[in-house]
Formats: sequence, C-alpha cells, structure tokens
Amino acid sequence: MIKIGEFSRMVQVPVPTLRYYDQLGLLKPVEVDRSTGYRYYSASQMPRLHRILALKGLGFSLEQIAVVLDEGLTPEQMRGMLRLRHAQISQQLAEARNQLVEVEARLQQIEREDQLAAYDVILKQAEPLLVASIRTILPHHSAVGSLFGEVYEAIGAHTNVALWPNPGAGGQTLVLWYDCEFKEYDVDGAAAFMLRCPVPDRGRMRVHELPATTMASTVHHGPYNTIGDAHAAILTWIDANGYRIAGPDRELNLYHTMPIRLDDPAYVTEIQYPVEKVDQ
Amino acid sequence: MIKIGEFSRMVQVPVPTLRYYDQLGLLKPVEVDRSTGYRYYSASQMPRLHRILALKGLGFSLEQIAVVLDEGLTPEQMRGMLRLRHAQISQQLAEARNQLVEVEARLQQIEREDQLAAYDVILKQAEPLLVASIRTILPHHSAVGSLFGEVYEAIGAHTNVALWPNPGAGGQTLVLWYDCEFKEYDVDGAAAFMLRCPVPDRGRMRVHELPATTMASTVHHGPYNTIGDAHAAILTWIDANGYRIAGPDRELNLYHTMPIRLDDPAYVTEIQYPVEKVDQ
DNA sequence: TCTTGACTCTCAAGTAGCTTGAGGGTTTAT
DNA sequence: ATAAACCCTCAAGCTACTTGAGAGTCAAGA
Repeated sequence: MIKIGEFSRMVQVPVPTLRYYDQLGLLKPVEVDRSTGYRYYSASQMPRLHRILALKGLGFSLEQIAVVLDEGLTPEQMRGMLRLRHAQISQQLAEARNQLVEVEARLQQIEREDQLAAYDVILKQAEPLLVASIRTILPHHSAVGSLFGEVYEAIGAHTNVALWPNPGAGGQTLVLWYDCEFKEYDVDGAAAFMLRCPVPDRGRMRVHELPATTMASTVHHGPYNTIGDAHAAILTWIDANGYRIAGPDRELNLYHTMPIRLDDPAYVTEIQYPVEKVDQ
Repeated sequence: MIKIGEFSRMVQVPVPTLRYYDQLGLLKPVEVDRSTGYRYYSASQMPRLHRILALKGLGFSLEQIAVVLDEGLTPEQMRGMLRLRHAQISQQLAEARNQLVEVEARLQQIEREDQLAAYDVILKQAEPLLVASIRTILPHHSAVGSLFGEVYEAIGAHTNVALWPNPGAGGQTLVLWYDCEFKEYDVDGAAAFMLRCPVPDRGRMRVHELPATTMASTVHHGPYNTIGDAHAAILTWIDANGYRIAGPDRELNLYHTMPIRLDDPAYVTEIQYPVEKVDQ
C-alpha cells in the first residue's frame, strides 16, 4: 500500500492531479480509508496510469481516455480514434506552420522599419454574395464612384425589397477590380450594391453571385487617394505568407454617409483579395 | 452608428465575443445608450478590431493584445514579443510533429495486430539519482537478484540514514544493464539501491550519481521471465518514434515485497531507456 | 506519552476565451 | 397594436488542472 505522496513521486505526477483522476474515476486508489479518507495505491496500478499518460501524450482528452480504458474498445474503434486524431494533429501542424511564417514576416517588417506594418492583414472566409453591378473600363480608379448612381437607378422599384436596410451603417456597396496587373489608367472595374434577393438585369446593370472564397483582408481609414498603401500592404502580405491572388479584389465601403465623399479623411474601406495557398 | 448585430455581421465576429471584448476594454463601442445599454459601434473602429484579430491570429493572448494596443509598444518591445512567440510556435511545431509520428506508429501497430501494443511507452524526465551499486558480469539476467544482498550489507551501518524509508512501497531498488547490444549470457549489469545521501564505497559496492536524462519508459506487470516483451516493446517504440538509446537502461522494481520473488505473477517493474532524438 | 513536522483530507476558486441559456426590455415593420 | 427580431445583464459551463484555506492524521524522536 502506497500513500499518495509516495505514489506521486514514483510516477512523477503531482498529488492534486492524482486526486483529480480519482474524482473523475480515471484512476481510483485500490483502497480508501473510511475514517480518514487517505488514499492508498498499489504498484499494480502503474500500467493503468502509464496508459493514461501515454494517451494524454497523444493528445486525447481525459474523457476519451476514460472510454478507452473502461469500455474495452475494439481495435477498429481505436483505429478510428487514432485516425481522427491524426487528422487533427495534421491540421494543427499546418496552422502552426502558417503562424510561424506570419510571425517571421512581421519580424522582418519591423527589422526594415516598413511603414506598411501599420496595416493588419487577416484571413477570413467570405460567404457567397449576391450583387447588382456595372462593370466597365474606367479612365482611372476614382472614377468608379460615378457608377453608383446608375446602379441604384437600375435597381429602381426593387430598392426596398432587394437592398439592405439602414444605409447609415455602411457595408452595402463595394467596388471590384478585375485587372490582374496594376494599371493606373483604363482600369477594369465595377461598382456594386449587395442584394438580399435577386432583381432583373437592366441596362448595363448585371446581377450575379460572387463566390465564397478565402480572403486576405485589411482596413483602410482615410481619404480614398491614399488607399494605395493598403493595397501595397496586402499584396506584400500575400507574397510573404505564401499565398497567391485567386480572383478580382474588392473594396468594401464601410463608411456611413451617402453620397460618398472620396476625399473625406474619415472614409473607411475594407480591402479584400481572394487568395489560395501556394502548394508546396 | 451601428448596432452590435450589424457590426457583428460586418466583421464576422459573434455578438457575444464583441460584448466580451467590450467587457475586457479591448474594443469599447463609441457610444452606449445610458437607458437601454445598447452598444453602438462605428466603422472607424474596424482598424482596431482588425488589429485585434491579426494579433490573435498570431497566437497572442487578449491580455497581451490589450497591452500592444493601449500602451504604444516600441518596435523593440514588439520585436521581443514576436521573437518569443516565434520560439513558442517552433516548440509547438516540434511537439505536434512528435505526436504525429507517435500516432502513426500506434496506427501501424494496430494494423499488424502487434501484441506489443499492450505496453504503453511514455517519455519522462528522470532526475539525477544517487545509487549504491555493484556492477559485474552475470551469467544471465535473472542472476542479478542475488547481488542485492551484497549491496545491502555494504551499506551496513548507514542503512537507516541513506536508504529510503518504507521499503514496503517499492521503488527503492533498480537494475542497470550496460550492454549496448542484446546478450543472453555473460551480461554486464548492476544491482543498485537508491540513496538519500552518499555513503562510502565498500568492497565491490560503488556509490555514484546517475545523470538526469530523458527516458522512454514502460511498465511490466507479471513474472520477471516475461520482461523481455516489455523491452521489445520499448525498443520498437524508440525506433518507430525517431529516438536512439543514450546509455544503460534501468529496471526499477516497483513491487512491494522483500525479498523479491522473481517468479511472482504480481511482480511490477518499470523499464527505462535513456534516449535522445535522432537529428532528422 | 507527547510533540513536532511532514503528510493528508475536503472544498472552493482561479485559469483563457469564449459559448450557451435564462429572463427580460427595445425597436421596427406590419 | 402586435409580433418578430433585436438587445440587455448575469450566471454557468467548457478543459485539465493549480492554488490556497482550514483542518485532520501519521511517524519518529524525546
């Protein structure tokens, strides 16, 4: 008969942890003194504790371990658990690798005192999005603003049904840029309204659904003519973190006034580039 | 002014999480209605939230993020945090890799219905250990038992001071095997008692300290003549998990009776092999 | 036999970052 | 006016322990 402290030293497991395992029913002492409550263990319990520690080392929860120990799993079930765990660890591994790359990229940015470090780029999943838009070749980027009126008119009678309410909140209009390379003049862009339900095409206005994708995203706060910095920051991030651009990028207007004043210093835009991981 | 639900949709962060961030002071709404308690956000808060999400994506705690956001860290401090985080992720990565190998090894063991799967091998850190031992060439493994009497006598008058109390508990004697390869006859082994304090050498008995090392360990429960299975299991594990043996292995007697009866089916032994990771 | 120090007990609270739920008030569209 | 959707606060739950308070127990030496 071994008292808890001695047992704790033998197995290198802290006393409170042994008590906790007792409480969970994972490892009950062979004997508990009725009057004092003292726990007494036996050397023959070590294989069981060893099994607990081994499974814990594999990353299983105590609950799962209890099942494995007490319900006599078939090899088939055990195989299933291990395969599941294998998948989980693989995913963790991938996440850790990405994080490592990201931290390294940030460190390098600091080392060379990069001004673009002011922008924070994150990944997010974008849902499919129904939009009404007019796409055309524009003389320069800022000319896209003038298209919104035409889109709005084309929606016409469906405005109340199809448009999102409270336009004071922002987030209902966006710009899409289709050029694969950077151009200063004659750019291929579109002005769009988000829709809650489809409306018929009219004039140059087309209704279509933007597909769900992973997006690299950042937020620009300031007048529109300085938005280039945000684009530069996000492009740098995409490159440094091992992604590639997978479609047209979007500028979501999060600013609250209508009509939009592009030179307003309080202007807020979210910039999103669809991305995919470069294999290897 | 944007209500919490709208803001939640815009930033893809659940409402309770936004409330939680408010509570922590990480992201306070620009305005809170005095009478109703309604929170109102503004688009201009998005860069801050983006920064929170970016730092969270890097694996920083909310507490750390609060410091970064509100205390205006110098680039130097930021660099320090990132480097620390870099080290942490690297370690996680290594751990995940090890776990993956271990899970794969277990899966393969199941696939070929290996009987050795009954043994659970774990890694543990062994502390430095002071022992009194007699090392010699033995005709065969089980002959080591006869050495214990001689060691005990050599400790002699120091018994009470140097030996661990309550020998009923087990875990005070061990066997060391020095052969690098498996031998059935003429094996180089030692019988040892653990000491609390040094005693003088006497006769063939020597006092020395076993160094601290990482140990691959398993427990054998049954008569001594079947202990070979446990050794086989641990050796297989060491190989499958990318380690190598880094010294003499130990058999710790965890059984509670003295003198030891090697053929007792209740006999309990912990087998430890010092190991080190094979560099890739 | 008594004392002392080491050991043990139970119970409760704290950790991180949310998630879930109960119970109740507010806003908005019909 | 009413119903649906939205918002509020507060509390508990999650994992695998860790820490601490307050009190009882054991073993060895005087």
